[in-house]
Amino acid sequence: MDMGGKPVVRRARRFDPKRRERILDAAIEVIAEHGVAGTTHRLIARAADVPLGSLTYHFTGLDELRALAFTRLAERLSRAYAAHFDGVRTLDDLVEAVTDMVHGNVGTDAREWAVSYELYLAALRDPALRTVTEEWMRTSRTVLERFVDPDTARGLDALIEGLVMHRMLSTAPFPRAVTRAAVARAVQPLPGTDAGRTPTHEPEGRP
Amino acid sequence: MDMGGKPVVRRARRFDPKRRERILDAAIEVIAEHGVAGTTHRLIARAADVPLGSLTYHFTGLDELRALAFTRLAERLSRAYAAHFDGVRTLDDLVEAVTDMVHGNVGTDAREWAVSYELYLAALRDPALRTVTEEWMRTSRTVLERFVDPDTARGLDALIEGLVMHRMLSTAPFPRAVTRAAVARAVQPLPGTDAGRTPTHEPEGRP
DNA sequence: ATTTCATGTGTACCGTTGTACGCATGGACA
DNA sequence: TGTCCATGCGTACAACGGTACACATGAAAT
Repeated sequence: MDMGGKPVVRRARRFDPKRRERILDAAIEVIAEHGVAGTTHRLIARAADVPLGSLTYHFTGLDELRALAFTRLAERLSRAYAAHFDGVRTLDDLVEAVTDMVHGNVGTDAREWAVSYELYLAALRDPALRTVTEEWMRTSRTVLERFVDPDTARGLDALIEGLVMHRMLSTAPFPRAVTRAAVARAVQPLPGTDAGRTPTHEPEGRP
Repeated sequence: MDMGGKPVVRRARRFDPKRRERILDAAIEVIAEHGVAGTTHRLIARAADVPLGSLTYHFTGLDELRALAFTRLAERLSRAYAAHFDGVRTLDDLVEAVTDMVHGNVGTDAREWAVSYELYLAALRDPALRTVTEEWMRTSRTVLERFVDPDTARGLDALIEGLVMHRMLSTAPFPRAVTRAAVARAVQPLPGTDAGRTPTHEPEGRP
């Protein structure tokens, strides 16, 4: 007969390699949804479909978990960023590619951009994250330097950042033409100086 | 004789108009220091030198308090922003003024910029804050439109945002010359189109 | 087949936080 | 001067979150 005691439905143990990675992905997801502020062990655990204790087993604490999640995100973004500029040959291609990126016609979701801002802000306070942002910014600039000189790349990189952010925040429509014009100017040689000199558009390779 | 009972040192009541405003300023301070995530009633109370209960008396909850603090900040930033461009007459002045702003040679502290990014991020999730960001971005663009056409202003505004952010995050030195060159290009007319046409530099006034 | 231990699972504990609430007091106004 | 209520003050409480930990189990090594 049923004794009325709780069944204690202990979930069957699972053979689950990849769990670590899945947790990190879930963490990124949760951060995207709730922000760093609203990110908790329990939320991540539910998103990753693992018990709470699993998190403290695989990671020393929430700090480490966050840092690793951000690192993973940065690597993913770096790859997507580089890939996005693969077909670019001319300066016009570049302008178009950047415009596409800003307007989201690209693999990288608006969601993921939001998380990267979470990363920036977190890095402002947590020195451990500075490495990650530093590396990610270096990567993006390096990609751009395949097409323009380093100084121009810096400016262009900053412009992209600002454009994406404004587009995410602004409810008013953001015409493509405006973006394209801004980008075009950023890569335009500056008359009267040689700061805008472009090294022609050879991807790389030495003579 | 001393009965050993706790003295119960109830602080004297204070006559304290302005308390509301002081709390809001304290909140901004705390957000700057600890981020939105680390901002609590108790931290704000300590910073404002008021008892905990005072916060729930003056504000319905932490949400309202945050929103009002951000609003106050945005107004302050708007004034500082406008004031910074007061003396600008020529396009060269503008380039110089923007460069100064990016490099922090201006009233607005790096601290305050950081808080404004907290605001951006918070606004991404909290629709109530969208009004604030919307207004603040409109203001900054309006200021720039005193010197350049609206489309150029949009691009320049985004560029400023990105430059400030990169400078805050980057540990590597960020040469003024690079910033100035980027800004100069952003306000430069784009050859071959009339997108860069400037309405000369008359502040305002109709014929 | 046996052992082992890395990995998996559930839960308890303790500090922190948001918020409610009871009581105090002295400017403001009659 | 007397009253009153807006404002000030301290504390309680319930919820939540990070982390520790005791126990389970099965893949791999022997």
